[in-house]
Amino acid sequence: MASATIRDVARQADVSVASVSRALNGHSNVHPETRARVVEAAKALGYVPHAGARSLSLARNHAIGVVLPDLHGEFFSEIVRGIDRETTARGYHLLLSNMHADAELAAQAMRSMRGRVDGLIVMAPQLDPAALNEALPKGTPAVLVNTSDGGERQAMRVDNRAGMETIVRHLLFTGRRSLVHIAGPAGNIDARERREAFTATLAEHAPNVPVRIVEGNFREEAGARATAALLDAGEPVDAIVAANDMMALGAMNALKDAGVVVPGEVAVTGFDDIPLARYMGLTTVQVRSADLGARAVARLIGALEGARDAGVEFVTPELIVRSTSDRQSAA
Amino acid sequence: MASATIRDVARQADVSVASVSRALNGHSNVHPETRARVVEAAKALGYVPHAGARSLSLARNHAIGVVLPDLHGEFFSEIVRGIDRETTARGYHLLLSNMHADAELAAQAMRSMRGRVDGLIVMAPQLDPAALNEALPKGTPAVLVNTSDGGERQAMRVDNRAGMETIVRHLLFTGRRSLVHIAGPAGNIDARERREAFTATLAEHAPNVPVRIVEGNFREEAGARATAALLDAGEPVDAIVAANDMMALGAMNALKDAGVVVPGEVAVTGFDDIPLARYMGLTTVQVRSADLGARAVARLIGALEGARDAGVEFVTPELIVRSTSDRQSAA
DNA sequence: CGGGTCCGTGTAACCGGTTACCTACCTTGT
DNA sequence: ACAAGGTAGGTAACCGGTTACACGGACCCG
Repeated sequence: MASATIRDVARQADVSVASVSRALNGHSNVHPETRARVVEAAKALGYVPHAGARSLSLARNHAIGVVLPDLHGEFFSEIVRGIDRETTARGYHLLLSNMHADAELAAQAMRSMRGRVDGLIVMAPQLDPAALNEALPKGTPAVLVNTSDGGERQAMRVDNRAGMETIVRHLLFTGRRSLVHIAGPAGNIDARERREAFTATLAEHAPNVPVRIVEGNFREEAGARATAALLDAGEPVDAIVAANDMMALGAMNALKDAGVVVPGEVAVTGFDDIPLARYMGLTTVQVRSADLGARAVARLIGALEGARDAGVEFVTPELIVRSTSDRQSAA
Repeated sequence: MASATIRDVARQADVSVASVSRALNGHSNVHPETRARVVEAAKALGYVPHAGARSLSLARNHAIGVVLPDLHGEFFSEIVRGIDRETTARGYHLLLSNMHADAELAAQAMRSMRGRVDGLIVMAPQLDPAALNEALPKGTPAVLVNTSDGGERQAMRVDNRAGMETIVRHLLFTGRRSLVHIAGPAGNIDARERREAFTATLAEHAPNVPVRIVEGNFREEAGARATAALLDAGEPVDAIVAANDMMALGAMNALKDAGVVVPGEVAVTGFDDIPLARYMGLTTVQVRSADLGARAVARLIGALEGARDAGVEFVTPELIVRSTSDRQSAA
């Protein structure tokens, strides 16, 4: 019942295990006839090499691990899609580890991958650099994605400042003067940078527009709640600048419920360009998330195979104007 | 530089490797003081057990593999999300293997997981049972999801007939009389069942309504193209019954482009209830995809841990009426 | 014809854990 | 005082591969 091992094949083909290994791995110093006998024996027994044993002796897994906080939400799904695409293309396996709220759990997850993977891709936007460096296994190469980096490590980051600046300037250019930013969760690096860029861009390009920010957490309900609260308070608003697309969608729902016309009375913008955004006509900045993931894999595997390559690589998002903000009516 | 091994820990604590193993795995016959010395030594060296070596000697990986045809599309994303949730909750690891168009590649992928995983979850709706049984590794337990099964295997299936029947009856009940089905790709088991159920339901409940079917492939563009072609041909249509949500969305776009009012002139329905469907107000049947994946994992791990459990388990989808079909105006 | 090469193959050590089995010692009962 | 039983811990085999090294035979050369 148990699967055939290399020794079974050796016995069947009447050679040693060494020859079987050499024959099946395409080494050159095997007599053609011997190789044929081995191949035939392997086929007859339905032999499949045991990847675990192979990894142990080669000290190489041909697998990479992905640690991420939450598979929920299209943003992470997209990144994982890109990671998967590139991993498969390069003949590696992908080990997924998900939902690690706090640093201790994340460390746990990363440790449990030792001996299973050759390298890690870590997404932990909510972890501070110290905790992260503590948690990262010493011997394992890692690429950080959207994560405050400890400096020297390989990392991929979204240029949040550039993205937010294009959004705010677009809104100002189309005549909006009462902008409100719905921020992401405190402690999240992307949220923090977007928030700072919102403030900075207004200060630079429209010093007379007040900086108004309400708190959110990247989830749809938060966008809806924050927007409803704004409307209830009767505050003047002509543009809602959400820190991500999901909150922007929540905002759109709240505005619709309140009978506010988008984009006529209020413009809405998001961040990320998740697939949903296209369907909902949401103006946003496009972060090519799948490419971000794919690029992280490419760099990681490059490093595994000996490339010298460190430091942060930024991807610059691009403004996508859709129907939740009008393109005309400059100030 | 290389990570510490159990022998390093043994030397450091001045005991044998057996005691280290016993101490760290919580066996009972270890003197408390010895255990303390071992734990301290392990911490001092930053020792992390090598999962690969552990798996080899235990013949147990605590990991399951997922083979699926295409991570693209929200339907599969949802299933993977559910799989991941349950896998993590039970303390297992998840190995992902994606995009296997033909039987040979799929077999390849499954083979390459031997020695890495304890069991498999296989989604291959496009494979015929013979090829599948050929490809499935002999020794490895597997749960099939939305896949023509070879009979005795564990499997999860969507009750496509029941789902399609509720949709067609809903449309008939709300007065539609010119239904067109946009079918999924030939060879896909779900597509075939939905198509057959469309035909059967009309034959049973509205024998005078002609059965009209156009070909599609589950992709958005196919839905759009098929719909545009129907409109161009000037055929009478008051309901488009797509075989999945993505094609329904394509149909909606084509209708909008043509200035046809939904649901006033034409109703549109989908199948799956992907997250997008809620945003787009699409009437569909809800397949709790995430739960489907989670349930598959639960059964697989159950079987790994000795449970006797075989055969097909169906999940019954539920009709969700939204704004692309009206709920009033019975015939 | 002896010595050096090259080729094909087998033997056994090794990767890093787990654990069956054995030993040494310490109790405990009679 | 001694046999029996229990406890703690060491030795080495094993999981299933890979590969350094050794070895024997064929071939070539001077």
